Amino acid sequence: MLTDLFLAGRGRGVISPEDLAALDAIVSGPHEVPARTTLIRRGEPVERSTYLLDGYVCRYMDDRQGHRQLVAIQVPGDFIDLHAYPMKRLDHDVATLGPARVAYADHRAIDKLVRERPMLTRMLWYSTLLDAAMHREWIFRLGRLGANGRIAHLMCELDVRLSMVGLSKDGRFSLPITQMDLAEACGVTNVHANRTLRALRDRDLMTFKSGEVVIHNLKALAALAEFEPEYLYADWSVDLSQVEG
Amino acid sequence: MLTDLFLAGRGRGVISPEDLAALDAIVSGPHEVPARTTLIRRGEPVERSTYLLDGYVCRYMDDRQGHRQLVAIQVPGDFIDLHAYPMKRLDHDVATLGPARVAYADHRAIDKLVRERPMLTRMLWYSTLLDAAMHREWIFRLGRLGANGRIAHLMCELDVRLSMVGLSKDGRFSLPITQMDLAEACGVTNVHANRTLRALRDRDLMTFKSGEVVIHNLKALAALAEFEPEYLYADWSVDLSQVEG
DNA sequence: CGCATAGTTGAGCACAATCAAACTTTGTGG
DNA sequence: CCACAAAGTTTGATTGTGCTCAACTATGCG
Repeated sequence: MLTDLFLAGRGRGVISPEDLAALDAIVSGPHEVPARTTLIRRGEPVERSTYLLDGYVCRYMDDRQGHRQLVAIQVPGDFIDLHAYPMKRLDHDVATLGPARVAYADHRAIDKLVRERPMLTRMLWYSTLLDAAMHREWIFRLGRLGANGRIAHLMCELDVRLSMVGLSKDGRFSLPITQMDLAEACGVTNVHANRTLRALRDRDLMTFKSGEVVIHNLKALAALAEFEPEYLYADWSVDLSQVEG
Repeated sequence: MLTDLFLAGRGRGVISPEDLAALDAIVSGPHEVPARTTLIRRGEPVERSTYLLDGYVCRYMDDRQGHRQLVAIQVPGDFIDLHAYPMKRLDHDVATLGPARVAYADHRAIDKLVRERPMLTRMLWYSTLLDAAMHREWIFRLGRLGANGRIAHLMCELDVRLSMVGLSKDGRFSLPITQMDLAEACGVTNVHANRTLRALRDRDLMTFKSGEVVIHNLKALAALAEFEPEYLYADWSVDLSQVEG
């Protein structure tokens, strides 16, 4: 099914097979989207929502000088802009980072699910609130951590999230973004992101090179990041012992 | 009604009178809560949600040294922790700033609304996504603005939100918090928040003194803050001309 | 090969943190 | 109403983190 990864590791298990089938029935895809492509521009009316099958998508806002601030990075299994369903328009832009594969769900079809399937509705609602929880952690990251901690924290988050959908193994995952993207997610300049990455590499914590992340010492990285994964609401069965140790 | 301010100026109009009555019927209050009181601690199971009638409530997370980072400030009319309904526990703490009056809605009662009232459900969902939209803007604030802009931006946001519930008039509103609270919301030290407030006062932009905010030059303040109020999803009828001019 | 994009390094500067101390306001009990 | 304590605000001096600007190197692609 297209939606096989939806809420994987995060409460998917409580959704009934009928509800899962109903959800899968309303998404159409896959559709290929090239790298660096804008999917949705802020303010435009939105009548469908986008489910990410493969690749990475970011949500961002521009400041007055045109500098981007990423506010979210979406990974496969995420309903990127399901919040557009109740809101009808978005307050930010959405774009692919690398090449991606997506599927679409019309809001009219979601209306039907909401009318007929309260439990599924609750889980769709829940999935949008997971994004909000990550937003809050990003606020913490920017408000309380220095550059080292910010980058370390983002990498810890991505490691856990990608693990839940089977895309990170032993602290290794693909992340086809530039240092500039990383800087824009962490509220630092690309120059400083570069120096920070070198510092993390020199301390044998992690490496980020040509779109590949290797975490060498997750425990130390998580300590530096003050990373506590509860906000990701992983199922108890998901192994976080490496981080929490 | 207790819930008279719910979504005031932000789509309340599309909720039917029956739905409004049904919502009002499940909240019980008012309950008085003293200043500086913890309402919910992170991780604890939550079985009811809290609606703010009067006063200010903050949501926050602590770093390893015990320093707080505020991730949200709630104003009257906000359903503070409605996101706990789908999530069942919170990833952050919730506490009053000044003294507050609240009402409670049991999650079992919300279950019933969700089963019977799809349109109201959608609006409840929507209200939690307004919080997410504000979170995103806070990320932008911390990631892209300096101390001046951060404080200016927060004040602009509060002015608009309080205007929607009738608590800000002509750029004047009560904000019974300390400079320390303000600093914790903006990711700066209290010392620097103090210096920044003086700078804003010296430039005749705004004054914050003994819990009272007076905005002297909203246009210039909003410009400094790069404040664009669309993310607050105000009804078209709400007057934002002072800001957008 | 030539160009464009991304990454790397250095020097100087600016903003904000830290530390420390004085001062002011607020609230309380005598 | 005053004395006192506690909390909050203000100021100064110093340090440090991260930004700016600029040059240079790698990498990949037509």
